[in-house]
Amino acid sequence: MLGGMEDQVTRILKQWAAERPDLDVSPMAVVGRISRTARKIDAVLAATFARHDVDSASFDVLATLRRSGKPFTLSPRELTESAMVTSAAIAQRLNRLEERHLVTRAPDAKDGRGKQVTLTPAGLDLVNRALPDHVETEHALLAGLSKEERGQLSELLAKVEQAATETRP
Amino acid sequence: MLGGMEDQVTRILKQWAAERPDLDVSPMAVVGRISRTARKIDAVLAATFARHDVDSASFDVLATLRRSGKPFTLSPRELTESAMVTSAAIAQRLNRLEERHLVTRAPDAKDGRGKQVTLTPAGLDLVNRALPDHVETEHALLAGLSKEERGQLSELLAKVEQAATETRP
DNA sequence: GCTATATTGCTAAGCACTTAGCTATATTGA
DNA sequence: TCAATATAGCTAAGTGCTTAGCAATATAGC
Repeated sequence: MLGGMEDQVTRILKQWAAERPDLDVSPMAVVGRISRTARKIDAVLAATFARHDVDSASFDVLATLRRSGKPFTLSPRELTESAMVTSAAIAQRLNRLEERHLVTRAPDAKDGRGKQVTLTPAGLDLVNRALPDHVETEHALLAGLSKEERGQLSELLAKVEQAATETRP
Repeated sequence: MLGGMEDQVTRILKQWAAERPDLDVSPMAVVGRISRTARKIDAVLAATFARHDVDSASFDVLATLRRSGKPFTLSPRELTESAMVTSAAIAQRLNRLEERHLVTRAPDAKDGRGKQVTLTPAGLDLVNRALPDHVETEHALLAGLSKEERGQLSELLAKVEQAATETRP
């Protein structure tokens, strides 16, 4: 434990050590920090998106369509699988995006149940303009980490993510 | 990049490389994985809490009171500062907890504006019973990481968290 | 071929958060 | 001293998610 920082996570651990010395609460240091870091990152990214008049959820949909390549079309099902939310949430996001004329919904000729969601020129323009700003924000967040450290961080998180996926009830 | 895994994050990076080769989107690998890991962890922890008839938000309040030590009393203000939510959210959490008789709200004798939130015996009992299960779940999430790796992960995340905190608009 | 089941996309209702703004009390400073 | 400002706690309204459940279409099994 280098750099004896007395931050929030450290303080919580000390409290538990005093109150429940029978429990090994050391995992809280890592798990708690993942959660806290993610929330702070969300706030920073949201500020960037706000400068481009979108929220994170809307940008997520627009970016998913954008990176799928021409003709920038995906089904609500595919968008649901990409985002980590329910199909109902995607339907509501699409309602908002359609209302703002950033995407269109058309019937799928090959599947009578399906729809085809496509970026409008305005939607494409928005995501193209916001993307460099967004990427720059993410660069700033990681500016303090070397290339090697970023790789380490990714791999360590991947292990935890896999454990979380397998622990599913 | 060891272990050429073809997971969600990797696929997204490949798509961007094809669509926007002018942008260095490599930070997405790390930032995206922090977010995804945090959400999956939340789901796993929520399942544990559900077995004890609480949600994560309620447990967070109960645990904060518990680890503050006897007499298990804090002000709404202190609870707000500990949780990463607004004071309005804490007020509503306390409404729910008070309704379930897991905490009490009393006036603060030393500050006419303040309140004193205290664990009831039922609240203390609940958190004492849920805590070992919760800690065990967190251990399981980190089972794949050595002690050294956990330390590394914490430190790397702390750097990102600090960058996020300083990037506040 | 036709019935049973699965899939797709959606709306409705409920929930926990947010922002905005209120009241009551405490603190500051002219 | 006492007016101006700050702080504590709260409610109300709005937002974006969830679960539940719908109709329409596709697929599987007999």
